[in-house]
Amino acid sequence: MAGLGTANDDHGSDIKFVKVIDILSGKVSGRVAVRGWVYRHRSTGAVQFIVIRDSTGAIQTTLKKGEVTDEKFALAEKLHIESSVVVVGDVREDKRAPGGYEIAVRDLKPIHIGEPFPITKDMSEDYLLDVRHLWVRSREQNAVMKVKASVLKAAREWFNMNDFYEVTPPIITPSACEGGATVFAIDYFGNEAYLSQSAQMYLEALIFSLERVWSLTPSFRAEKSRTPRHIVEFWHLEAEEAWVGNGENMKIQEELLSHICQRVVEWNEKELAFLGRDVKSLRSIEPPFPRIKYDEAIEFLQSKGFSIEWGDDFGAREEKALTIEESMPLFIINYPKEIKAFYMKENPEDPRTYLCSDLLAPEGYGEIIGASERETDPNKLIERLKREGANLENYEWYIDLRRYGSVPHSGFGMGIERVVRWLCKLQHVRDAVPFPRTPSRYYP
RNA sequence: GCCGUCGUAGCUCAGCUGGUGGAGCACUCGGCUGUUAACCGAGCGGUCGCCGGUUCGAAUCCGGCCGACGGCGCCA
Repeated sequence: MAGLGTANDDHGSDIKFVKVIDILSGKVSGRVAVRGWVYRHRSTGAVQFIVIRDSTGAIQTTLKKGEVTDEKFALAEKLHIESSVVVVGDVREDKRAPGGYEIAVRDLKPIHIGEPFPITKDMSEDYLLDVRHLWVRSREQNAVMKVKASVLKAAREWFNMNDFYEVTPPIITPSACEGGATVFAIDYFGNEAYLSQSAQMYLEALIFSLERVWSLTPSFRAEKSRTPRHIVEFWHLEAEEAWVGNGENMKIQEELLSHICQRVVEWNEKELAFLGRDVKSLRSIEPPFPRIKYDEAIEFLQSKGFSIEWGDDFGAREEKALTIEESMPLFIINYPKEIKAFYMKENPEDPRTYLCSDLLAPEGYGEIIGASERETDPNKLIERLKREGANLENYEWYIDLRRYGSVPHSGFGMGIERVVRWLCKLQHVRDAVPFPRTPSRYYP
C-alpha cells in the first residue's frame, strides 16, 4: 500500500488511502480513505448508498443524515455517476452490502462533479463503440484489459526464461511482407512506404545475430474484413528461432501458450469469473497439444458432410467444426503450398505441402497462431516469388539471408487479441482492444 | 468484395392498411432511514438519417443516396 498517500479526516489526523480490493478481501479495517469514481448512487432519503469503484473493484459506501454534516449530505446528493470522490469512513462487515463490506462515511470530498454520464443501462454495441473512451471504465473492459496485460506479461516471462531476446523490428517498411495482403501506404518524405503487416522477415535477419528472438508489435491489415476475428490494427507476437525445425517450433508454441494460460488462471481468477470463463478449462491447457495433418482434417470434414477437397483452405465454418468439441488447442500441419505463403519450407515427405502449422484455439474460436519452418533455398524462394508476380527487388535483402551462412530456422506469429478473445470468451476481437480500429471506425 | 438487418428524444425501443410523435432509462423537482441497475409522483426532452416523388395530408407508401451493425471471403 506504499505510495497511496493520506487524506485528512474531519478530526485532522492523517488516514491512509486504501484500495477497494483490500477492503473486500478483509485485509484492512477501521478508519480508511478511498478514492475513486461513483459507480452507482441510490438514496432512500435519509440514507444514501454510493458505490465507489477504483481500478481494483467497487464498494458500497453509506451516508446517513446526522453522521455527516448537512452540507456534505446535500453535496453527495449531487454526485452524478462517474464523479470522482474521496471518502473517509469506517469499514464495516455487513451482509446487506454487495461484496459483504461497506464504508460508513464520515467525510466526503468531491474531486470533480461530473456531467451526466452518457452511458446508462440500455446500450447498443454501436453506441458503446462511439463512446469507447468512456466505456473503457466498464467492468467488462476493465477485466479484459487486465487479462490482456497478464497475457503479455506471461509471454515476456516465458521468453525470458527460454533464451529468447526481445527485439524491436520496424513498423515502417519498404514493401509488403506477405504477398496478397493489402497494406496501408504512407507518405515517406515523398516516397511510398507501408505499415508493417508482420515483423517476420526482420526477425529472420536477426536470428543470425541472436539465434532466438521475439517481438511484440502492432501489425496492420488494410482489408475490409467484416468478421469477429479481424481488426485493422492488432498486436502481433512473433518469434523466430535458428536451428529449429517445424516440430520443435510447435513445442515452443505449446509451451508458451500453456504458460500464458496457467498465469492468467493464477492472476485473473476474478476477471475470468466475471467474464464467464471457467478456470478449469484453462488450467487443463498443457503440452502436448494434439496435432493432425491437413489431409486428416480434410477427411474429418468430409465425414462431417463438408463439401471440401484437398487443396481448399479452411474457412470459418471449417475451423469451427474442427475445434468446437475440443478442450485443447489443435495443431493442423502440412498445408498444401497453394494456400500458404512463399517463404515456408517444402515438406520433403510430400513436396505438395509445406512444413507448417496453424494452431486453432478450442471451442470454435479458430486460428490464433500461424507457423512454419522457413525455406532456406534462395532459388526456390525466387522461383515462388516470380510465380506470384512479386517485385524481386523488394525481396533482395531477404534472399540475401540465404546466401551468408544460412541455417534451418522456424518461427510463428500469434494474434494477441485472438488469444484474449478466446480466454475471455468475447464475441469479437475488437472487444480485446481498448480503441479498436475497424474498416468503418478510427474514432475515438 | 458479396449477402442480410437496421437508422424515431442524450440512450434503448414502440409507433398497424397514411390523419395533431409515445414509453422506459438518463436529467431536474418532490417523497421515502438499508438500498442492491432501489422505488413512487411530476417535469424537461424531437430537422422521425439525407434528398426527391405520390397524396388534401407522409415517421408510415415509392425511388435514390449515406451510415452503422450481423454473416461470408481474405487472414493473426
